[in-house]
Amino acid sequence: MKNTATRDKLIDSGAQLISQQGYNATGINAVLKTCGVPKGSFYHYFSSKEDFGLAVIERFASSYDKTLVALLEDNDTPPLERLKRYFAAGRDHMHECNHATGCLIGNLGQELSGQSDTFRDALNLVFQRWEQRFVRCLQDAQARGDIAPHTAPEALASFILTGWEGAILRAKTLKSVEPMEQFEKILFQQVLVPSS
Amino acid sequence: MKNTATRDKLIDSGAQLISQQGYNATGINAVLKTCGVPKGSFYHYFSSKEDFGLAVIERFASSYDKTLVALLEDNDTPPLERLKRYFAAGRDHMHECNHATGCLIGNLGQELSGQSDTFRDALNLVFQRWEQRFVRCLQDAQARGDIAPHTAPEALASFILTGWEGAILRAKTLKSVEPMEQFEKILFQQVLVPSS
DNA sequence: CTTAAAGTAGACCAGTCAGTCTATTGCTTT
DNA sequence: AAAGCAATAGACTGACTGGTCTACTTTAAG
Repeated sequence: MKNTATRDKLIDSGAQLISQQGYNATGINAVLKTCGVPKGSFYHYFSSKEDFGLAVIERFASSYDKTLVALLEDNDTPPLERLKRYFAAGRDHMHECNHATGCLIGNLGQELSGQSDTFRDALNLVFQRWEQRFVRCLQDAQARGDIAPHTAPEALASFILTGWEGAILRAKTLKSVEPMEQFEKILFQQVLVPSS
Repeated sequence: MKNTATRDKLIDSGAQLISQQGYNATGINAVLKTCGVPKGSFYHYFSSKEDFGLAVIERFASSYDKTLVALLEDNDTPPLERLKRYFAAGRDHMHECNHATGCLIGNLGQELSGQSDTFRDALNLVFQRWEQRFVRCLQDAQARGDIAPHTAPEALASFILTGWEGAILRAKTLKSVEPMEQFEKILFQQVLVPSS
């Protein structure tokens, strides 16, 4: 397994199609067609569709983690400002995909976590890593006194991730980023404040 | 179309299976098998699978709306207490379904709103009706001075629905209601408060 | 008693699904 | 040059998909 170009093409096409249509609605043949790879190659690199799906998740997560680090651990920017940039990036992405795609991990979490424990575990791990990035950013904010110290950063991180994923879902059905803006506004007005 | 018993059986089985597995993963034959109805009857009552799916949504929404009214418009109970009961009911349901089902409308919103505008519109309408129920409850709370008057109830309702749907999603992938509890806790500690 | 419609019943259709199989190509190592 | 493996290539399989079709039974109306 030296040549990874074909494997990469498969994963890229798969990520795109699965983002748009979901896992179950995306057939292997459709993936092959969009990237012009024969079926023999697919089953050379992946043992099954599930194996392929997990690879798509893994790739997306590790790629997304890089942008997350760049946004949330940029020490030249105040922590709350970093969070705002993260939210703005999410809104931009929502516009770019015409409010259709949203968050791949969130989509698959909704679709597959009741269907397969393997997928559920993989997706859960990604969520937990994201939460950890938030925790660190919130710790910085507490250290600077930008937000009150009385709520654990872990609790806040869970609250933020949870609310943001919900806002993405709502934005998809509404075809508007308004719920995302609404969430952010109240979050910074009432939750991420110096003191209560 | 006088005899609705068969139609009802189909919708009930469909709702159950779609809740568990999603729309795309639920075949018509599987629905027929679980309620022992032949295919001829199915296409007698529904013109297509999409038609059937919309009927399932409609039925679920109108049935769920009744429990929503009972919880959120119970004038013998303080408005914030009504909300707490609503959240508690959601957590109970999550336990009952072994953290696998969650919210049918949320599931379908995630799975189908990028796939079909018909479904998206139908689901969006349901969400908006729910939001309206929250708005009324929050108005009551503001009138009593239980929460600050400076934030529009519509904005708060959107925030709550959004966050709750996200918490359900997170609870599914985590197989624990902890994110739901976390969301509720911070919501009542920081957002739904008399004054800021 | 007749007749039409509502509803039941399931065999059947073309198309698609994930996955298998065999054959062939291209590269690398000896 | 020969052997051996990685990778390409796509025809093919059985199971299953949503949907159609015809035949039959029940119910209600005139």
